[in-house]
Amino acid sequence: MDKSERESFTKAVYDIVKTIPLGRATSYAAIARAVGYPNFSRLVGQVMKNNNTRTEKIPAHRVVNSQGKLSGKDAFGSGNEMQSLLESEGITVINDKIADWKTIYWNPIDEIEL
DNA sequence: GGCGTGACTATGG
DNA sequence: ACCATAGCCACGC
Repeated sequence: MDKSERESFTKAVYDIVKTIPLGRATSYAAIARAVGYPNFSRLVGQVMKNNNTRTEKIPAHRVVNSQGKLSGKDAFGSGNEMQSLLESEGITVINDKIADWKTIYWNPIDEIEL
């Protein structure tokens, strides 16, 4: 995977993340699949981390791991920043895990096929 | 090229 | 539910 390919990958990921509806959330793997790179879930996480430090505007807090767990919360400011953002959007978080994950989960593929 | 690391996952104890 | 393993991919040393 060369430089330009990573760029388009990153751009595609951004587009998906910006499409996540308010009050919903998705996983790294789901995004990876949506952009056509089914085995790049770790790269999606890497992109989210980079975005966090930069001044972009994508709802990175709506991206969690396949279990609905906030595996990237430490990358957000105060330590519970990610959870606060989610709860302010109506998502309940218990023990770093999204409650009723099965219902909150939003699969980007479904939106694309529509 | 080898090796460790990380916002990942699926599977098996 | 928790821990260990084993695939996975890019990056830095």
